[in-house]
Amino acid sequence: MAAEKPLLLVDGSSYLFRAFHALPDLRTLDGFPTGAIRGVIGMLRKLAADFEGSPVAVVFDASGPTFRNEMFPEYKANRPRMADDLRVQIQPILDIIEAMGMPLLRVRGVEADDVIGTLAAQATRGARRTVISTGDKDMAQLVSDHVTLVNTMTETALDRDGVAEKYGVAPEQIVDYLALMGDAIDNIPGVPKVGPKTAAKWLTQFGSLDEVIAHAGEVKGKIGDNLRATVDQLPLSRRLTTIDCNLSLDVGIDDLAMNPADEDKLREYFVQYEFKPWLEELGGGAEPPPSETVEIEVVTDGDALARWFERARDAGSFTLSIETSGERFMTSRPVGVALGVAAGEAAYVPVGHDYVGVPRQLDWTDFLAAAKPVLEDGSVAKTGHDLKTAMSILARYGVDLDGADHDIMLESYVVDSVGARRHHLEDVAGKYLGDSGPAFEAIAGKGAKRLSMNAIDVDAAAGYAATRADLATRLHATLRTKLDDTGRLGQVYDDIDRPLLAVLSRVERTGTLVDAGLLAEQSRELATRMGELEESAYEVAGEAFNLGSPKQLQEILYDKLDLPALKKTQTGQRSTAEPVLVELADKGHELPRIILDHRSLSKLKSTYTDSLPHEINQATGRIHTSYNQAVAATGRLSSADPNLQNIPIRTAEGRRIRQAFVAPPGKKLIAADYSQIELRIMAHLSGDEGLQRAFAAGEDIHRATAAEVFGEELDSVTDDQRRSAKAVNFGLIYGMSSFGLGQQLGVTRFVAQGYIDRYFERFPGVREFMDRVRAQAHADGFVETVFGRRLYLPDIGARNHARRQGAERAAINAPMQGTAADIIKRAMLAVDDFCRDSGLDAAMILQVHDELVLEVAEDDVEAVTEEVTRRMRDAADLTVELVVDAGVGDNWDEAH
DNA sequence: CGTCGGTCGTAC
DNA sequence: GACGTACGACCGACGT
Repeated sequence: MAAEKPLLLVDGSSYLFRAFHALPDLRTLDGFPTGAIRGVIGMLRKLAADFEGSPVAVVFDASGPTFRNEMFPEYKANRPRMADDLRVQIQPILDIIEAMGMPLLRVRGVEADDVIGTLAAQATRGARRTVISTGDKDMAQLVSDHVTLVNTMTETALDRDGVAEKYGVAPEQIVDYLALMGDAIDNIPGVPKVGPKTAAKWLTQFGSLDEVIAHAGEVKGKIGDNLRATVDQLPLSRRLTTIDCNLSLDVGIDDLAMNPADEDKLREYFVQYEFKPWLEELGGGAEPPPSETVEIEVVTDGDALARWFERARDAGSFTLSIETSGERFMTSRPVGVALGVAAGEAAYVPVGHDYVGVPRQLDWTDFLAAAKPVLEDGSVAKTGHDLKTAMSILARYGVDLDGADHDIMLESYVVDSVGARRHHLEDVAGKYLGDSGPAFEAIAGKGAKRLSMNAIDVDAAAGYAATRADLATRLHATLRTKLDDTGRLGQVYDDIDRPLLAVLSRVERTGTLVDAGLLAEQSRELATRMGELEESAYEVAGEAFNLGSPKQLQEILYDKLDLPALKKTQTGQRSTAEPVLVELADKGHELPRIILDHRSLSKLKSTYTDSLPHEINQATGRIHTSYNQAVAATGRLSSADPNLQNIPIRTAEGRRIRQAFVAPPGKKLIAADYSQIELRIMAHLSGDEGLQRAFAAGEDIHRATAAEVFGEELDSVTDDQRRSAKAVNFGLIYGMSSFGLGQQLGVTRFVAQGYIDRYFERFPGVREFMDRVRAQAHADGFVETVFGRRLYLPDIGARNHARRQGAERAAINAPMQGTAADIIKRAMLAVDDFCRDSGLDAAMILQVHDELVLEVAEDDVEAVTEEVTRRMRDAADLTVELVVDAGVGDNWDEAH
């Protein structure tokens, strides 16, 4: 005889929040959120299939107060307001469940848990098994020989033994266990400092809550005091967490048979919310919905291409993606172009595939001739991922891309710079559409055998490129909605990052002239000196070893020479980092000094003098860095291939490398940098009067800080005091601790704390500002720059102290670093306008966070210097003036 | 032989 | 553990 089918009870409410937060932020093309709908309904579809023939109820909380609120008015009083994006999804979920034919229960005055408990008890009385699908641990109290839990999201099941294993107590003890711990979210009081471990320990020791209360006198320590102080509340807490299994419901198990689905209604809903695969299962709809499958046309003749551009013009916008042979915008060749006009449809135009037996393609020059008018028409908006690269490549072929309006990479970055793993198309699509699209690896292979796009079959490339273009089309709908709906993010994108992409494209294409001969000469000198240092190192060590290997160096220093290991690295290795070696050298050991000297030379040689000449472009004779506009969490740019934002400046030997960055004959370099921009922003944001006054008076800010902190007159501040004050100022920007400041200055943490205390005494506005930022970070989960750029801080609520404190430091730093980034970006827009409009011979060639470098005709140096410094100063209107210093020279070092 | 994490060092 | 944001060279373990 077949066993009776188990009763399936689904805790719908517990899945609502979890689906909403755990799943990608899906939206329909017009921006309606659907992630929670898809999550909950997807789970129910799976359950319905797994438990075919079982009686079933999907249970949700009803709105309004419950009997628990009567018992305890503060119950769930701490619950944050439900997000709008979630609330609007609830009714659709209920409607779809009805249409699926699943019995739906909402009972006023009680919670879903109580309904589920009552039905489970009914089933148990009839000797029927029950499976409860829930994400809520409170339900563990219902587990018995007849009742098991499943978590359909994590696909884990929990029976009696499972409860004991997971919580360390029996199901019958769960209510006592929950009462002891309390619940901050539901506002259920518990014993302070008692978590899962202690609660389980006590219950194992004493058996039940009543026994724990009876033996409260025996528990030692602070935690015992806590227990005794809260003992009176615990019975109430237990009543609140106890699920009521004796409701009188007007439905019974016999009423819970699955009903037939209303397919017409389901089809309607799935069209409305764009659930294409489910719609297909229903046999499709009359109306084809916006689609996740893409219809792809491979375009190889001019007429077909012209038709696509015709449609693009009519639509006023289209998606553009240029596939290339490589990663570098100055050298890679175009291989194909993907175009999209509406979601679900895209074209691929092969123009540069070059494997044996390649089918017919369109000539790149023919493509350009047809495309140029549309590409250069600013009234036709272009959507794409990383439009700067597309713009740069087109520029190499004489096309001046205009209307580069909707860059998915930048939209995603401005919406949330840290939410996606990176801002590559696959990451962004994975986060916001729940679909990462095709993997390049799948068509190109991986490792050494990985093919370039030009070597890939046209049809495979077309599928890949066109599908990704389609993802970009759909992503723009989602991301633009978010930009417009979230604070000032729309303005940050429209006014700063979007226009900047064209400026950066020009800066990168202009490139920087570098004297390779000078670098080669320096490389030779460095090699000689490194050889000498190696010889002396081997002599001192008594054996030859690799000076560049931290592991070998550890053995020589700490085992062979038996020097004290002063510090460990994060992984427990004995550190050989610079500060450690300096300290060892100060103790009079010879080898550490040799290693330090060798390291600094080796760094200069390998990272700069050897490698920079290889970066010179053969065609232009210049170096073309690439500015990444969507990497740094705070809004800064970063520079790579090569990184020109970390060219040495501190040492004389390092500055020789800057001397190799030169102006061509007849021109000069102008280097203009903001003076103390982050501290000025701190003065602005904090409104601290003392700090603002010091800046207004044009004082040397580190000297002024020293005067306040050490109680000196300005002109009697010693160099050492100024150095300490400078470290304090930098420490403030970075959220440094007294420990860190002490390390930096070589004083104890108590002395360092003294400096910090006096600083905050003298500049109280700064302390208030930092408290405010920290509080905002905790309350909102993000902080903002002056212009409204956001940095989200997912770790701000972390249980782990180090992570949480790290997030707090980032929260303090971000408004300053990020505002500085916004300001120089705005300055770049203004300076670029000037360079293009003035008719003078001037071009930006570098940006290094607070500095712009321009290459300018000798005759125009004066005029350009004046206007550039003015535009940089005027890039923001703060309560503190911005000061810009500028220098001129034949090379970058001289221009400082 | 390639990939990847760890360590170190350069910039602001 | 302790100072924010980056990029990249080198080493060495590990996998192919």
